[in-house]
Amino acid sequence: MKDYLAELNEPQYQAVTHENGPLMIIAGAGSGKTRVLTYRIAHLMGQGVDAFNILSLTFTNKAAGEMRHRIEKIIGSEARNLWMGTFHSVFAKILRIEGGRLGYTPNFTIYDSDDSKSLIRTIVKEMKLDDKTYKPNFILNRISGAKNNLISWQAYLENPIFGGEDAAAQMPEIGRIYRTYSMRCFSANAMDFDDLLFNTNILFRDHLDVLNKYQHKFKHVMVDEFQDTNISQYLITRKLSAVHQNICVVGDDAQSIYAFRGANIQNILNFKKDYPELKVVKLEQNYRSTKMIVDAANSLIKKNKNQFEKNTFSDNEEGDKIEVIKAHSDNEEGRIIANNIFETKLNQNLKNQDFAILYRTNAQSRAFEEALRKLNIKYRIIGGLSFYQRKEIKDLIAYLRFTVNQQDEEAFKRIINLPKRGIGDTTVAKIIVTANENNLSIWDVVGDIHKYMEGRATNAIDTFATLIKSYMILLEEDKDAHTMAMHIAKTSGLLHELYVDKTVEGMARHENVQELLNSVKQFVDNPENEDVSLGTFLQTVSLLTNADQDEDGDPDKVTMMTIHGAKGLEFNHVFVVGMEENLFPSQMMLKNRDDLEEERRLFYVAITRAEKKLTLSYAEQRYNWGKLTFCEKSRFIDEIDAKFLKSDERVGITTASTSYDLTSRNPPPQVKPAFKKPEIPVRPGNTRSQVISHLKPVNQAKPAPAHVATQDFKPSDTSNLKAGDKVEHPKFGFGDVKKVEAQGNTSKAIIHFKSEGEKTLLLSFAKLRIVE
DNA sequence: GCTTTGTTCCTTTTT
DNA sequence: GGAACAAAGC
Repeated sequence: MKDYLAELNEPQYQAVTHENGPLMIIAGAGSGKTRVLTYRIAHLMGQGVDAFNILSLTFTNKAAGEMRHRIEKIIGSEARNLWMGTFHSVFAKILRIEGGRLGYTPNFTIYDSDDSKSLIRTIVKEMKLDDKTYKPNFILNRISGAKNNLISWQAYLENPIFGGEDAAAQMPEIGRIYRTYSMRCFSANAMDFDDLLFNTNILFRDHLDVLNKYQHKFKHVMVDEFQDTNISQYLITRKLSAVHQNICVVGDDAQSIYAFRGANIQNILNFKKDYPELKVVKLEQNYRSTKMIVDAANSLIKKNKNQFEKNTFSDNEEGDKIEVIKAHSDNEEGRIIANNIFETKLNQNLKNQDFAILYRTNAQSRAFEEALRKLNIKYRIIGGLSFYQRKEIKDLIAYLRFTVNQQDEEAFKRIINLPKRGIGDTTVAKIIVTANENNLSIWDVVGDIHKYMEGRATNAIDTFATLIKSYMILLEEDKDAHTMAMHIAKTSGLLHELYVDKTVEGMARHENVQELLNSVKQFVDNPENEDVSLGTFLQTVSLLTNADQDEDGDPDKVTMMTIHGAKGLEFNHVFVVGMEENLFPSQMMLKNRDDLEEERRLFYVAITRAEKKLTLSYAEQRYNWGKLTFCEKSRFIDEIDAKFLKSDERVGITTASTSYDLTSRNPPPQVKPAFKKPEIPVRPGNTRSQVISHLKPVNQAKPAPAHVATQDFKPSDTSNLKAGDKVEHPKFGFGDVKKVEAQGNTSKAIIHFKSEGEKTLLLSFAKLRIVE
């Protein structure tokens, strides 16, 4: 059993055999991190540590499952008792058990971001605020950021800094929205994603007996992808490991790509402070990629200032240079890449699964889908519009949610008139008002409607209530999730409504619901699941990650996904596409942030997914939100040392020796291609409006703005900005400062721009250059 | 109350 | 390209 240790190099061996005390593993890309984690757990178990005393937090549930299987191979079925999973799923499980201490029932609902946004929208409306100013996305981000830093709504309202920032952003009421939002979630017996971590912190802070129980239970705590944990997550692990001090974190600062959701590289620095006894192991040898790829990646990442000293290297073969491809349009980019895959497959005897196409945003997948389909190359898309976000799926899930938890306001709003029962918005509003006025829950009113309301809708409401009550009775009889879901799908009328609908969309939806029912069946039949109740199913489903998507069994497919989704994966040949300014690095980052370090790390992650071959591509023009835009090559390509790049940039597929060019029916134009809208692929889901918008004339490109900022636009120090100064802004052009006023710890300036008129800008954000 | 049609706004990445 | 909303007609 011990011979697995023989395969390890020195630092890997150190990491695996370190048993007690805090350990930090700085693991470069491709350095065998997963293997180390797996062996380390197996090794601990070999040393007599019980499986249920080990907690291992991974980035996806799938990663946890795979690791469990690998450990099982080494150590046996005992591995099933390991506590493994994502932060969210592990602590949702604990909150299910212990949440009673905080006033939640075990069947609490997990709100996804759509639910959260919908609730925020409702609250904004109720508070009679302007919904043009108060954007749900922004508010949710704000609340999420607060929760991830463990700032409760009380603390938020008390601290003038937050109020000041919100006032400066013209949204002084965010604090009160946060308060109402939290209270509404609580009374709905629901937690959003951030609450799962926030409430775990509260639980451990206020209920020391509970903390104690888990501190003693988890003798070893392991955290993978440590660079992507936020404060809230970090504090949970610190508390849990306070007794035994056996905490092992694995991460790579160069691959930190989740700062936007609160991840904090500082955690790695703080870690050294919190654990003076810390042992640090660095895994620097890359076993994954060729020398060329590792060196190119290093030449890029060294442009970042914030990073730890590390020397990643490869002893593998030299490898090919990185190829850069320039295409005319996004569609041509798709065709070139698809052709490239087609040819490479034949020439080098590779399979579909050896290729990955990585992009910055999900919306980019379309051109590649179409091109691959034309060449009959199988592909799969990870992420994007997920199965569980489709309307018909959310509808059935809402029924299931409401059966389990009648306080679930968002589920209620979805299903009360679905299928149509003649209960309109007016009636729903009336129910909510009645509930609020009498200090009752919505269900109290709905369940006994004749006591509170009169009118023609009451009978319909009564029918609905009776239906739900019948489901509740079944639930109490401990029926399993599949029995429940099947019964509800049939008797609610949802399935029937879709069955009757014989349009293409309707049939696709019906199929989707069947697929959902199948997955409930699988959940129930899986021997690894002890608890097959509906409540557990719902919580599991709401915490599925992108990578957890079900496969149809055929692994031989080209993989397409965002770079974020590619973390931890590797492919023989990787295409990083859409390498254009404003796309990658993204427009947002260029506008809002002074540095591009996180974007650069993202590119680093993309590059280091490749084992043998890396191809970068960009297009000169592309459709963005229905508008044609012109693009420039990404600065990131030029940041790679030129000696690693193949200098000849192929333009178009006209130069390629495409003897298998199946697209020859639409040969690429010789001169500048007239830009045509993509054909609408024939598939279910094309809505009427899509067809219509396809028929509309193609939008003409807007004339270039009067003022276009130079690429190296550097903002000046605006701390001394005063009225009368002349300034330049990358987007608005030249302007005169009318007024500067301080507001809390930020200040804003009112500037009159020649082209845009008067604008109010926050000086801490604005990219302004003072013109002499 | 329901359905259709038109309009506007938003556009990063994810649990 | 799409979600969410408003308006208008049934």
